[in-house]
Amino acid sequence: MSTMSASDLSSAFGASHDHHQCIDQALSTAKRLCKQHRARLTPVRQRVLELIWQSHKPLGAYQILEQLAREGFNSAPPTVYRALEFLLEQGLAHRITSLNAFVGCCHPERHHQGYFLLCRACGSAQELQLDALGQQLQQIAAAQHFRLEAQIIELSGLCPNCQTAPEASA
Amino acid sequence: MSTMSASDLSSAFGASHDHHQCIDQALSTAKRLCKQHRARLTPVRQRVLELIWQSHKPLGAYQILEQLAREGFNSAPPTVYRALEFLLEQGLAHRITSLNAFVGCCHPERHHQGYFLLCRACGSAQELQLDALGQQLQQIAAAQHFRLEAQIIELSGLCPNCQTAPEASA
DNA sequence: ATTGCTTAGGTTATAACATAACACTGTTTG
DNA sequence: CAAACAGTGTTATGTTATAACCTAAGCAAT
Repeated sequence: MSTMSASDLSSAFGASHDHHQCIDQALSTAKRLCKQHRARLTPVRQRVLELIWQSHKPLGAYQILEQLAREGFNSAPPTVYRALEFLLEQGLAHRITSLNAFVGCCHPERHHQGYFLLCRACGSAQELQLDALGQQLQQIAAAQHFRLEAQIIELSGLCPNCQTAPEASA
Repeated sequence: MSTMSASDLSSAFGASHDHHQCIDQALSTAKRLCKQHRARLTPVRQRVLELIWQSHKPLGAYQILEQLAREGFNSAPPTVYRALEFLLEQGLAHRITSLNAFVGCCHPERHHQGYFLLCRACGSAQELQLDALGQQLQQIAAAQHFRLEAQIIELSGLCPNCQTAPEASA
């Protein structure tokens, strides 16, 4: 166990951080990666990426849709789901299965599975960097002769803020 | 890592096992536990439990519903969802979030989180006993001052059978 | 047995999440 | 330019889950 550590530096739960910086950085990284991969970060796709980066709270497809509609984008469900599919493929976003929601990926450079702490009170998600865990799970699967392709690790409970101040809406 | 092992004896993927025995045992354990806990294993609830034990493949709520309908049970969605909720509360079933489906719990005596290997080809689910993993995750959460309440661990890929014979329907 | 409480189930409607299918447009490339 | 393809628009529908309100069944105390 001592081989593992949760080394995410910018905790979503800790002291509040400059979130605009989060978004800006995510966006410029996204642009760079898309250029590299000859993928087109079109207006809708970029806007959806911005929206899921507005906070560290995973956003449902229909919430995104609503916002797009307000902004005059076309907005039928396929629009959003297509954009999300693109972002997932490019590794720019993660899907949070247990919430049917989507969140920006903190480390899109590295291809990886997303591991999350999810606060049930304030709804925020913190992505964890747990490389050793991924390898452990690979080994567990291998021991069963199972070819592991994807991992869903979602840990839910109460974040530090919400243990004392329930339902905070940071 | 050597502290962990996947010790489930009756692999869902290994040599085929006597599945009737699975069901029978699950059912009698369920009856015993419900009696202990003064919970009522009513006909619908029991039947739903039997259905999700029919195979090691997680079953969707509407698949269950369909089967109940065929058998003359009342069957509107709430019927099934209530029964499933009961079974989950009693620890007799697990929900597989990534499949929106439900499966019988192999070890209802012990209160625990379900950890699963899910084959994307044949749809079967194997529950893993990974006590050490649960503790690790607790520690990871604790390091972030996060109060962990629930864990979703779903590992998907190809089971041993389906690596050679895709789409088997055991 | 009668009352009253509590749990379970019936019923209708609808909310929430996701995709199929097909048409149209714009971009790229030979 | 034409062909091929990627992206988007649009309509409709499929799939999963719950709200709300009502009825019935079990059960405990008198």
